[in-house]
Amino acid sequence: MTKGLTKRQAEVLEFINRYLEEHGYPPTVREVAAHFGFRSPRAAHDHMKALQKKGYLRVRAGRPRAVEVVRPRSGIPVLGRIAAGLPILAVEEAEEVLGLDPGFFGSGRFFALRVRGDSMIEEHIQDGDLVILRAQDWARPGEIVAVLLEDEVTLKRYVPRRDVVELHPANPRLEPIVVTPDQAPRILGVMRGLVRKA
Amino acid sequence: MTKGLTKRQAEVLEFINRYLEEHGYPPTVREVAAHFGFRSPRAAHDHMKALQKKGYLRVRAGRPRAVEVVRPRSGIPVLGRIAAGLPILAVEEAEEVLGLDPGFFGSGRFFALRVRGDSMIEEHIQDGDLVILRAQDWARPGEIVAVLLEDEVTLKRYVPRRDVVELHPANPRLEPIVVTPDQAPRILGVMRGLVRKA
DNA sequence: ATCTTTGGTGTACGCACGTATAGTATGGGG
DNA sequence: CCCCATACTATACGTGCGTACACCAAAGAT
Repeated sequence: MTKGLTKRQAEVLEFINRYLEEHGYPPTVREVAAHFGFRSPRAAHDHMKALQKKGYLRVRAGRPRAVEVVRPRSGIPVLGRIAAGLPILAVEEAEEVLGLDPGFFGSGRFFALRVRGDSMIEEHIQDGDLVILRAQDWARPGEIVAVLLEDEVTLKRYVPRRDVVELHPANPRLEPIVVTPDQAPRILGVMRGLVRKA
Repeated sequence: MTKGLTKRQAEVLEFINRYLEEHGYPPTVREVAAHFGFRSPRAAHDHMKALQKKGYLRVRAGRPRAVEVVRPRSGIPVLGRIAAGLPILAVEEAEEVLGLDPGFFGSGRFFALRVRGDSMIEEHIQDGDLVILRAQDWARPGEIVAVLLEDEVTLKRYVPRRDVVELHPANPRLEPIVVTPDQAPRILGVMRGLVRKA
């Protein structure tokens, strides 16, 4: 919940972000108040002041509609460290954010994963590439998925068989991983795109 | 020059865009006036009205700082049709714009090129990929460049030899193109990244 | 020769907007 | 227990801001 914010504050921040994306400019204090049904602009103003004090907004005093959202306008979070067995998928908490218009790869929540090694080289995914994935816990046969294997996130092709689930690397020198459905690793998302730098 | 706009109007539009990127919210009429040294807000207001009439801005009447830039906030133009021997590299004129934060791939002007065929498959660039290029008319040896060959844009590795320039595909089934420096095709840009969808 | 477009100056109106003052209610921590 | 943070209502002040009115000047186009 964007850490350190109250529920209301998070809601206000989210509204400002949505408004910004929709209109191209931020809302006024009174527009925020109107959206939440506040009968006094003071209520909205207080929340925005709190958000500023906590570092989420920068407001130019006295100037109408002069609200800058400091943290992410939007973007795709790059999968960072894995805390308590689960990786961080929220944009707000991500260490690195890919400045790419979400929605470009379709609808849904997305995250990115930096590829290490050449286990997917036959799919033309090379070391250092950022793979874009839609966050979901299921996959269709043949799709490339990010799965959680022993506290590590890896990219594999998802191949369900009659009794087992196979996870295929795209590299002739590597063997598929075979698991029974009950011990199947958790699917974090399916591949929807790729970004390569340099 | 963003087509159909006077020089001043283009300057105003560009300023608004820059201001927006810098602050996260649009400038007021008076801020525009101040930037250009206008002694009356009227001058700036007129230009913004003209820009609105021509479809480049959407302004909410009476509301301070409520200016929406209709055309590209920013982005990377996807190389479209080739007019009069030269492709369109301007964001403003591009048919398709990649909603990707420029600056992600470094500094400079960028454009994108949709790859057809698998002539660069050994570089793990496959059919349908969008290659991101920095616009420049020179290249270092070994860099992947977009060149203009007979009214068509193609991607090749740039290999200058003693007396000739070689353009290598990354596919063993295809032969390099060899040209003398004087008849060398025009370089449009060098590869800096790649975006793959689905 | 006149009209339109472009690019300005100067002044002024009126209201939308940020913000201040004052007050109510709730809930958690020392 | 009191105190502070949270979350509001109600009213009001001052002004930044969009915009209108009036006017000037140069450059094309008709």
